[in-house]
Amino acid sequence: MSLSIVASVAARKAAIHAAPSSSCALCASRRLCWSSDVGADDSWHAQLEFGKRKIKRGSSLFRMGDAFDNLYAIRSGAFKSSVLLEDGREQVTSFKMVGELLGLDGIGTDEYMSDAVALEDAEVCVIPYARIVALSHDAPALASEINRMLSREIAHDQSVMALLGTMQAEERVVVFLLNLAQRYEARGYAPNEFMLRMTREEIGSYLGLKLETVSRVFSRLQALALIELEHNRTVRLLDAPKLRARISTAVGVESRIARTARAQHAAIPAIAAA
Amino acid sequence: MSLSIVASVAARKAAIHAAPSSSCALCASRRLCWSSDVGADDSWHAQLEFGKRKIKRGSSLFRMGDAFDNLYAIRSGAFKSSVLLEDGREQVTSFKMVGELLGLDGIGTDEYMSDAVALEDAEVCVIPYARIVALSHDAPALASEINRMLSREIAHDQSVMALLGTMQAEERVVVFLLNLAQRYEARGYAPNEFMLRMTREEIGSYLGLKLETVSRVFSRLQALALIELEHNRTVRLLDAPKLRARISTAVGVESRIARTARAQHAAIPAIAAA
DNA sequence: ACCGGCTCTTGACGCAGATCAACAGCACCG
DNA sequence: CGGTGCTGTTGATCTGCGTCAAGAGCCGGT
Repeated sequence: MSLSIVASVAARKAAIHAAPSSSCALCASRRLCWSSDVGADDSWHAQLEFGKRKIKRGSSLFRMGDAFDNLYAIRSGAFKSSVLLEDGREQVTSFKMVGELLGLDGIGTDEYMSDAVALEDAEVCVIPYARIVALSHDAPALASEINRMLSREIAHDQSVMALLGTMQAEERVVVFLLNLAQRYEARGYAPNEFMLRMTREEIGSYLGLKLETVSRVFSRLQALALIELEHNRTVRLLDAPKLRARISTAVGVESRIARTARAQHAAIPAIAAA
Repeated sequence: MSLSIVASVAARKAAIHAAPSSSCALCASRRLCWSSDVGADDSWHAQLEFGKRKIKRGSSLFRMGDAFDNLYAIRSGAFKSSVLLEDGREQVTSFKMVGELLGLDGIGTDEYMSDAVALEDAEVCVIPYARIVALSHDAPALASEINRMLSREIAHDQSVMALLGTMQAEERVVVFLLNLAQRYEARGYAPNEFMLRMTREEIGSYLGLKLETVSRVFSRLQALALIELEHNRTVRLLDAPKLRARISTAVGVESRIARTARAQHAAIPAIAAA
């Protein structure tokens, strides 16, 4: 589980020498905000002055089927995004935190293809997509940064598909925890202790498990002294290396796959990324 | 399972009045090719003259970790794309057919994040990404079409996540078959009879199932006279409506979800899209 | 302070799908 | 031709996780 996302975040941090001239300078998520990524060419930065919007815990920023107008960058708080099947089944497709972007799946069809719900009181930057389009004519760096964001989202989704398709319950939960740790670390927080913003049920939905199973895995990991839970919401990772070791050794590797030519192949670098 | 992709394909077809001036005019996938989508503004179409490349069945167009240079549009043949975990487990993330694009996940990190392997002898258009970037300065329609492709890929991946996270074996297989039918139909082929280009194992990997399970579901659907298999590779859908009915009624709908406010919510339109 | 409603944990049990195994069809090849 | 290897089917058995159920902790409202 090498963490390619770490490298990319490091690159971003390096790129942020000149703070944007807009109110982004005051934004808590400035260091991680995509609009900081565009680097030296800040001639149009002043135009990236966006409106803000506050979202209360439990209410939704947009819903599947709503007309697509804006992208949203999270200034504070956390969100889940999810899709809903006709019969009411829900799949949480990602958890987003400060500095991450919401609404990318609306570009293709002019309708949002998922719900975005605040897991705690939150604030977002409202980024009219039309403005992005208009600006990108003169600022190719902006256009290509949007492409990158979209592409990374695809790569992320693919690694979640790998998780859902091939891993078992404990592995899924461990990947989930390590991924959260990594993202908190990238944001300058302690990676080994953080608060879960979502319920067991939401974690389960994300991981393709039932809430009872998530709960049981948490209990088992705690019994093994690999994690510690406080008030059911605060997690402490007591032994990240041992946690990591619980993935990829757990399941008997198919001899068939090993036999094929693809055996000497570079392994997926970003499975712990989400 | 309404099929939003059908509507979008219809829109595309309508947009293709003037055939591109390049060799795309001869391309078998012209009607579905993304580069036909850009519509009236064809001033730069002449510059979209791309190299071709032939790929033999079983060999790969690119592999995870390869430096990202090109997007590829499929002119003929079919591909799978997949990610590989460190321990050798493989997850097929999509099957691509004529007119579809490969390599979008490379934009974000300058490395491809998946493998693309030909399921039969195939030919692709080689589309240097640098050229796209250069052209988009003068052709905003091209840039925004790329954004759309990327965004639709995200939406697709999300619906696959919903499939992997919430559906059971038979539902998954049925969704898979109906989705193939729809895409063949969009390409002008009979939707009710087509040849599977991939093995049971690859289908299983895509659907998060073992090959035996896929085989058993096929047998059961055949026993129910819903499908017919010939030579293990040709599928005939004998009763698409009944097949559709096997999804979304199968699992007992959680009363809890139904109770929430989200009940009156627009249901996912694109679950059968892949 | 008390109550009603969530959220979470834990146990007992059942089942869908994985695993293991045997075999059949078929392409390719010496 | 017979052999070798790959792909697919089918049966028997096992098991990880879902399901059902009971109860405990916690929070906000009145």
